[in-house]
Amino acid sequence: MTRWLTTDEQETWRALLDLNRYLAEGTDRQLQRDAGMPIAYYAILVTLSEAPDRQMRMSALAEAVDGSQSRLSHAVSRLEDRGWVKRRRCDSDGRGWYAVLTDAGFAALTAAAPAHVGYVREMVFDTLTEEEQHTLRSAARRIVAGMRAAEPA
Amino acid sequence: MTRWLTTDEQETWRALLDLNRYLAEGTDRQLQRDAGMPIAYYAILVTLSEAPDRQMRMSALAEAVDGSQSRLSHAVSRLEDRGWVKRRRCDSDGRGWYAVLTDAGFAALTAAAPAHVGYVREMVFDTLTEEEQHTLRSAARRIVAGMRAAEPA
DNA sequence: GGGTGGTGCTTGAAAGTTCAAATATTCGCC
DNA sequence: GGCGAATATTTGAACTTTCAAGCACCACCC
Repeated sequence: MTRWLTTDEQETWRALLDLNRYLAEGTDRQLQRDAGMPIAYYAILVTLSEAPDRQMRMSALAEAVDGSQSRLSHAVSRLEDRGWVKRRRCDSDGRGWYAVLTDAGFAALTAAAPAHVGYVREMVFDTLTEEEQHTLRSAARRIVAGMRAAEPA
Repeated sequence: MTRWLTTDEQETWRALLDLNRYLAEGTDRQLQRDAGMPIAYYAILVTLSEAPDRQMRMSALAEAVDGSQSRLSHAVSRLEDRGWVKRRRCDSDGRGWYAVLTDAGFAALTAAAPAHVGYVREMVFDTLTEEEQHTLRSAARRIVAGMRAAEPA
């Protein structure tokens, strides 16, 4: 019944899991060390910094950044504690909230970015040919699209 | 100073982060739903099941499965609570311990595997050409090798 | 205009992870 | 043969994530 993986596929799967793990842990450790924030916070700051007026509805931010409302809500609470983000009520819909990047938050992002980008460049892009990079990208996108279609959460 | 990412590279990086996230969350959710265990536990059971006598030193298991001794120690404690793994002292080195897969643990693994493999096959391998798969694998391995070299923790 | 259901977001508790410090045992050395 | 350094593993506290309620507000409908 079950269509098991071939040895070949198993090795690819293992390589992908390893990539996953190293990427996640390496970038997280780097940011924690150099900027004192986990990568989840960094992603929030980046996303907000690119948004118009540096603000976004909580739900849109959750979608852009990780997909879980609850996780985002907790994270924004802690970013508020640090003074990097503020919440602001939405005028047109009383249920909604905006997360707004503060100047301090923007400054923290500006301080963190160079080391982070340097790390990513060194670890990922310096070791890939351009062709590999593009293959990787299209394969990754196709897999993600399939998973989104399967679980439209 | 900082060698920023090109737009092209930024898009690849975003795609990789998304892949990372969806793969981790999707597989975790699937296993949690179908087998009541997080993927970290599954990886431990798989690794033990492939080891001689279905047992391994804690440190070797940590290296094979995730890299953190402490995380493994906590995880094995919970697997012991479920009766899926047992600890056994190492005769030749009193500091060392073996993690041993129990029959119940093997049974849990056997029950969980088909749905998990089916999910992986459907989400990942059914959408990749053989060439993409191989490109992905070698790129992933090269990146991981570079990261291991940089941080030999 | 007051239920009824749905949407946007938060909260609290449980589970998992991380980091640093603690414990226990071996090894080398004098 | 006993002292100090190194190794294998665990522990506890702090933090993050997840899951399942919960609260607040909108919108529809009679």
